[in-house]
Amino acid sequence: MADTENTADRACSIQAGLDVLGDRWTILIMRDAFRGVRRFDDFRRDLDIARPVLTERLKRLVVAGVLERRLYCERPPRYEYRLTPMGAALSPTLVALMRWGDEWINHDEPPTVLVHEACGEPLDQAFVCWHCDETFTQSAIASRPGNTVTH
Amino acid sequence: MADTENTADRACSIQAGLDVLGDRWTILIMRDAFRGVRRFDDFRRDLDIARPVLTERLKRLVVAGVLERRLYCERPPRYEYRLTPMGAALSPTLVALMRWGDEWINHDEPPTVLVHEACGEPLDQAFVCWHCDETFTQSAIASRPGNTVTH
DNA sequence: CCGACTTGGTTCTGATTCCGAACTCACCTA
DNA sequence: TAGGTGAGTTCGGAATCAGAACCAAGTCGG
Repeated sequence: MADTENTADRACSIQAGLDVLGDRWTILIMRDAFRGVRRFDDFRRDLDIARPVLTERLKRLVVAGVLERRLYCERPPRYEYRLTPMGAALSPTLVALMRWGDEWINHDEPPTVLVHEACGEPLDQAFVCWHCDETFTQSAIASRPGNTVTH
Repeated sequence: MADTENTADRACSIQAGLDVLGDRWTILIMRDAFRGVRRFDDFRRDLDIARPVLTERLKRLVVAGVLERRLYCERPPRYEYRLTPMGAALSPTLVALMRWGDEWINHDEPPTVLVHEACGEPLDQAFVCWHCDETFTQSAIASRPGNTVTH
């Protein structure tokens, strides 16, 4: 394996991220988790997903470390799936995807609007440079290799 | 269809977004497009994807409106696939995913680092409220239904 | 003018993978 | 003890995938 070094191998955490999130169901499960869904059957009902598929996806998410399987009731044994810090860190990704759908697909009637809790106004998402203390858009992004440095 | 109204139907542009981005290959194709890949064979070589699959994915992306198929050479006829504005708008989503992978999976050696072009320092991504002129994190996000208002 | 090469595909054929229906099992409630 | 619920597992059919071969239009080298 890895006989040809292509861009895909070389330089991408997107690849790595997709190894975890991979398919459609997984992303929808994570979305539900952000909404507060925790129990097997709630996921199942909400997503209308087949049980074996849900079982397998939850297992993978737990192994990957984005969900935690936790016993919340001894007798009968009942488990819930909670976001780990690693899972919670996916928030910007899901928000970005949702906002994109709002803007480009459901433009007329965005089903849910995310707002700044403090004032209730719709929020935006931006790139920030703490060094310059400045927000900016994608046109001001550059990239550089990161694995050849520091140490 | 739509006999039971569950969360999935009710309120999610993530669902809508996934109808376009759907599977792993599609996201990787978009990533390559952001990197400047434009030609069929370059996608194919870079991703090591089977031709029929690439053909089908590119077609879907063009129909969805995120890529544009454009003749760039009359004789012989050659086409390139370019990001449309709708496609370019996916940038925050992919950046967020990549940064997540950098932080939680490739933590030791992030393969590529995105930086602020002006100063070369690594960038961050944040939520912004233009009303309050403030940046904040996910803990200050609330949501409200968006389709029941205005008109 | 002939054959080889390139780009950008399409068609066909197994091999995987996915998914839904049905079953299981432990426990609780009436 | 009959039925219900939460959390799975097993199994067969359907969709999807990858790979190889094929196609076509044009270009290049000799």
